[in-house]
Amino acid sequence: MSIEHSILAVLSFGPSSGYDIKSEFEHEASGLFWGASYGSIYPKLKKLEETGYIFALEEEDEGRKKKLYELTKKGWLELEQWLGETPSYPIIKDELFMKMGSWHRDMDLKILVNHLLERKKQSEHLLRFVTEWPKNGVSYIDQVGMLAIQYAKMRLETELLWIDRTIEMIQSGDLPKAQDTRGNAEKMITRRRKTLQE
Amino acid sequence: MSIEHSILAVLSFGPSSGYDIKSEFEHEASGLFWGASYGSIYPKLKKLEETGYIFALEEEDEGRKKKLYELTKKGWLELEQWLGETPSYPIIKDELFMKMGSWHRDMDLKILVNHLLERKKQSEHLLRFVTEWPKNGVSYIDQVGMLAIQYAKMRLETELLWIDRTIEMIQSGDLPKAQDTRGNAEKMITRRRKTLQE
DNA sequence: TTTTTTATATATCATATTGATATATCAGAT
DNA sequence: ATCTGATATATCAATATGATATATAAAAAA
Repeated sequence: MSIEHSILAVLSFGPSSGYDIKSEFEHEASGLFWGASYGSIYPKLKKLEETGYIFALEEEDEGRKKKLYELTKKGWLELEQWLGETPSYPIIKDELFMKMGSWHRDMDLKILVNHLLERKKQSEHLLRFVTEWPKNGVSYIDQVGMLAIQYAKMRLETELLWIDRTIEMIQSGDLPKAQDTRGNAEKMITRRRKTLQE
Repeated sequence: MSIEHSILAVLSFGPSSGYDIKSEFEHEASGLFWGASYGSIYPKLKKLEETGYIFALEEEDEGRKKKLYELTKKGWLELEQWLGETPSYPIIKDELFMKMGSWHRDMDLKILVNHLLERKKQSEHLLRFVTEWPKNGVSYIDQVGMLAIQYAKMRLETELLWIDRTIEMIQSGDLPKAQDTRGNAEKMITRRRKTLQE
């Protein structure tokens, strides 16, 4: 029931439509921590309305017509209930590290450096965004939310530091030792060569 | 086609069964970056075999019977092809930060401190695991993989540092200023109080 | 001014994925 | 001898994604 709760969380800041919620999740800073697709947002909104956690505002027909939802008392209580539960440990899907984990000895390191430079560009952009937060039209974020932003900054700065160091290490040929408790390195290289020559 | 590739990546280190692959993904260190369920692993193995990326070894009937798969030449080429493609930017689902983002002014900060302490415990455990890597029966990880491990360490150290600082800030009442470009704080508090008193 | 493009807005659906559960076997403990 | 827990595969309902369809308002271009 986590997408539901993140929808309640967005609505706690003020009336929003399904589209608004999606934008909020795509908002690069929120995207650092969360996300959901239209295909889940709209059905969930209906479900949350049926259960009485939220209600739709009468649409004032000024400009574009959209359906704004707001939290009910029940919705607020549910949100606060959820906030009190111990958060589950984060789930991360990171292709860069997955790829690095299966980078074999004689594969081209220039390609890896390109991946790292690309990642650097993206993370720098995100860091700039997070740092210049108030300029980005975000109307309101409370003190505790700011603590989360501080973490996002630190994390990105650490990542950028690691990228620079790593590129240097690769280019100077100063790589860390492989962990090879059972002398598998040689076996693996020959196995791979053999397969590729078949 | 990303789960498929991460399966190929695991197989590149040696013959594995579906169960082995799942264990590898659950292996706390791999779990830092990736994961997949049995419900996707076994069907994908079948599919990969049909397509000719992997093949099943004749099961030697010593001890427990399991089906070990290995990469074909086509599988190796596909893996290397994938490794060369620019990795997509990481997707993170982090309930702690989602919750912090919707922590409202008058909610109990002691609960938040508990969340942070719980997170600290888990991240310390993971850091210990990553640091003591070679002791954990991992047979082989190559140089580039070690660079990824170094990043995992730095990230966790940064997180722990942030947690300590953050708890201190909360307990000393020294919280950062809210971002409130349109004076929404007051409006939000009264709106919430009103709803909860209905 | 008219046309085109882009952003807003909701909805749907095939496909992918999870999480849970079922089933069975083997190794080690009681 | 029996029980428990780890190994191993498989399946499936429920959930979620990603893509696409549709429509309108606003902005830009012609």
